[in-house]
Amino acid sequence: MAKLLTIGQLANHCGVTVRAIRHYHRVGLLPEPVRDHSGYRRYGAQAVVDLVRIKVLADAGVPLAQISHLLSADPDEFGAAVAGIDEALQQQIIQVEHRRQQLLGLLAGDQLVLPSEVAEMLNDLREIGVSEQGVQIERDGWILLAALSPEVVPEWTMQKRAALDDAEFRRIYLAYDNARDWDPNDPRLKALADRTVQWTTTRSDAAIGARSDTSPSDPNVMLVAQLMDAESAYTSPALNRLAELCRERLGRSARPAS
Amino acid sequence: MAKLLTIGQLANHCGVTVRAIRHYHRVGLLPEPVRDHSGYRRYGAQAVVDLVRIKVLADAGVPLAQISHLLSADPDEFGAAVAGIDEALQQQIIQVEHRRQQLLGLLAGDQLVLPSEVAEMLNDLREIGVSEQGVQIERDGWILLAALSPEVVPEWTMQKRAALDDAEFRRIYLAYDNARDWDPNDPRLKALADRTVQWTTTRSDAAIGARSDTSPSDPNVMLVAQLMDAESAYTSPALNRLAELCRERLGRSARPAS
DNA sequence: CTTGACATTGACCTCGCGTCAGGGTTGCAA
DNA sequence: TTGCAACCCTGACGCGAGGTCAATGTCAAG
Repeated sequence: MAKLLTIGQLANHCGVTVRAIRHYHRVGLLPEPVRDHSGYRRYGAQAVVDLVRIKVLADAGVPLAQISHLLSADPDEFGAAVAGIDEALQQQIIQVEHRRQQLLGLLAGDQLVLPSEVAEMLNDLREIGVSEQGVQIERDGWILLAALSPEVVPEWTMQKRAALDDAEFRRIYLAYDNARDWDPNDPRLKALADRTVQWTTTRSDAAIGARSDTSPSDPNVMLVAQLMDAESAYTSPALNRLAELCRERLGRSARPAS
Repeated sequence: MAKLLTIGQLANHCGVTVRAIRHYHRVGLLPEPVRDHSGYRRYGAQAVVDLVRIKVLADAGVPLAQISHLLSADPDEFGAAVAGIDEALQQQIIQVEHRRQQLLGLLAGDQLVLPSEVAEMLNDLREIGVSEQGVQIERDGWILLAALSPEVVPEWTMQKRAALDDAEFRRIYLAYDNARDWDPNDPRLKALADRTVQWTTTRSDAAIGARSDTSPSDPNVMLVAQLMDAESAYTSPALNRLAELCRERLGRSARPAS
């Protein structure tokens, strides 16, 4: 007897589901086979061959519509297509490796969400003794900056790290960090504003004297300092007041916050 | 100014689409941010952090429903989950490599659709001089056999290859291959039936004398011969007639085809 | 003051099947 | 003989993760 396969036997043998085979029939990917006297589909050897090809291609990620096109292609065309698919699989492997890296990066703090040089700078801040809240505020500022103007980040980071090499700047920075929780009328704010302005002007002169190649480097010293309180100014009345005091002392050489 | 991001800026910076972000809002994966005066969504730094985490996990294949669960998990739980996801990715790589093998197998004939020993046997047939049509018919028979009773394939293949070591069997087999196109009344069919029956009986005796450990080995010699024309009998009147003649000569020791 | 890029909501489309409903068929054991 | 479990049939709806289209509102710049 010409023993033919039922849909279940075919599915089982080829490692697909019955439902998948019927789906392939509906979309015209696999031809409908003969039916037996009670309407059951009966499959011959060619169906096994076809289905194996379909399954391998589908597992490789080829869309069904494209598979039906491939099955009716001549061997040369088919070989070329297979080569292309194989290349796509190789690239997929590379992608997955990359995703593994990213995934493991999730376990390691802010690296993923910030350029590495900024992450390093934040670590410098922590080592200097900046409060965790202060570091967080800096981080948020840099995240937004990186989203809005990624091109300025490397330059600004360099400037900031250069400033942090200066002991006086570090002291001022830590003072700002502490000042966040002060009363806006605290008398120490005036002294801190004086110190800030003094450091800024001497630093600005030094920068101009040192090199004139990077033309906007001297206002950047200011901007770097401002970045520090750009965000926190909205959550800290004391730092808000402090910024105002600095602006008074600098006249309109620093433009007002809009 | 507390510069916040529009949905497009956020999407761009994080490498996702605007539509995806809105989708995450709908399914509660990412909290809806504040709106500006004209109803636009405005995102802060935390949204960037959240979205990056979502994207990395989603790219790693984690379902969104599970991601929302993960984002509110404690670090230990999160670390364990990440380890699990990473393992899944590693297995995915192995799978893809396997699929590459299968894919390349498509270019190399029947290996994928048949156990290797059967494929080798088919190559033996080609070398002996069997017509391409004859090989195809054999192949189709073995495909169906492998689908219906895979467990008998290794044994039957061994039997067949053993028979093919016999010069007389090879001659008979080639004669069958030629006879496929004969007229069913061709007088040569009788002679061929005689030869078949004679070979079968002597071979059967020899097999019984040689070893009695594999109990059903002597009827199998018959079955192996029958397999050869099991399929072709339906497409070749001459082979059909030939099978009938063999049955006459063997009496009812071979059961009738139902 | 218009133009083009961007934002809003909402409804339907895609792919590759899974799942359920509501039946008919087959084969084997009690 | 009669279960009854295990198949098979068609047809319709569901899902995940967004994409696409429509109709409308808003922003920035020449």
